[in-house]
Amino acid sequence: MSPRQSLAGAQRTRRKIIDRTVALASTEGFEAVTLGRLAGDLQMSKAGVIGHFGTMEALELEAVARAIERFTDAVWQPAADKPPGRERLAAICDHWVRYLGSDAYVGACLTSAEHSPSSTVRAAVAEAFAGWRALLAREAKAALAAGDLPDETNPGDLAFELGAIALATGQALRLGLDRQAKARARRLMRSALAAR
Amino acid sequence: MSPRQSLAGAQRTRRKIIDRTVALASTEGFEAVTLGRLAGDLQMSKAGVIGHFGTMEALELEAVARAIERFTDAVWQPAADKPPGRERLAAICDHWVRYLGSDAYVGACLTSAEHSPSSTVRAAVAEAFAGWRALLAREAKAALAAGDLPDETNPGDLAFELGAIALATGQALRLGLDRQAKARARRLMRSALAAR
DNA sequence: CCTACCGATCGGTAGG
DNA sequence: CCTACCGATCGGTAGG
Repeated sequence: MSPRQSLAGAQRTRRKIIDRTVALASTEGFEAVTLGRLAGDLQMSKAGVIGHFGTMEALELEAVARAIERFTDAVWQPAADKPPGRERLAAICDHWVRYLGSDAYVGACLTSAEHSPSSTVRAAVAEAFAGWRALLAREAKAALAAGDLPDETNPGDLAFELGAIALATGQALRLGLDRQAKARARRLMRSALAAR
Repeated sequence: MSPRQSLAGAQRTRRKIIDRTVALASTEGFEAVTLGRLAGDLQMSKAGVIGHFGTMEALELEAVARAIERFTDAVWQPAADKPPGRERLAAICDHWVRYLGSDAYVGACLTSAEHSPSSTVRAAVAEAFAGWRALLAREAKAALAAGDLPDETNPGDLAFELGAIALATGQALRLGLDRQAKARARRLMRSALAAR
């Protein structure tokens, strides 16, 4: 570890810092992410950590972006090749529930960032949730047009409901509220996608 | 304001501190609640504030209890006189959605406490959510026994779903995600209580 | 990437 | 209930 690293080396370090931030924020919330804590975990000086980002707010923003990327990779990507509509929606729900229970789950990172003192961070989180909900609503609309959902289905409501189930499942798993949470999520999502 | 107040005066002060904590935690999260901030807001010394509780953790626990009390007063109490079952469940949902959009709403206080460094605080929050969900499940069971819900209804799933909708609605209102959130919540809760 | 340092603020205590 | 103070830690900077 030389004091002046190569560009590639610096980028590797940078990535390590972001990944550690996401991991910490996911289990303990962003309140637990401090310069001192990161430096200790990564065996670096505080200056070495913050030097890559300038401010903690900038690091937090990068961590939020990384968490969104992880979510997309785990939930959207595996379903993206399916035809739009009900089938893709079902695949999304399937991977979503799996993701919620996996070690890779970093959803708590985003829900904790909701309370960030930085309005920029809060806006990034809000946009992520809104964007994802919009995508779900588009899929619901496509499914509706294809006749795969009952005529009276409200695409926005359906998107809202799927998001609500996922949010509550994440909370239940984090707090240890309900060992059946994942099974409930699967049943409720399936039921939401079925006729009423 | 005498240095040594009467017992009644001290209790009034104590309550003011707790109420201010709940208010702060509801809008900015518990991370934003510090001794210095409370002292400034209440025009007291830090020692005067913390003296009533001993530690910040104890104050946080009282604030969580107070938030639960407020929720119960706003959502359960107005429905408590209804007969158990579907009618009471519907009344609860009605007041619940109203509460989510009201100034009195302190739900964010509880969701922010989920990430508390204190396991005691986290346990108190978990118990509150679990207890409320259990109450809802009991109501659903009563409604089912009375024939007010379809035979295939899973009371636990129904309770989970209602909680999920409320959680997502609170998030949407806080983050300004969806101006229709309250209307969606009403529709989705009503639909959950109807036949499938 | 480090050491050395900064002012500000944290929760909390002593003593009255 | 206050003043006065404590050690620890916060995010961040200077300089190399």
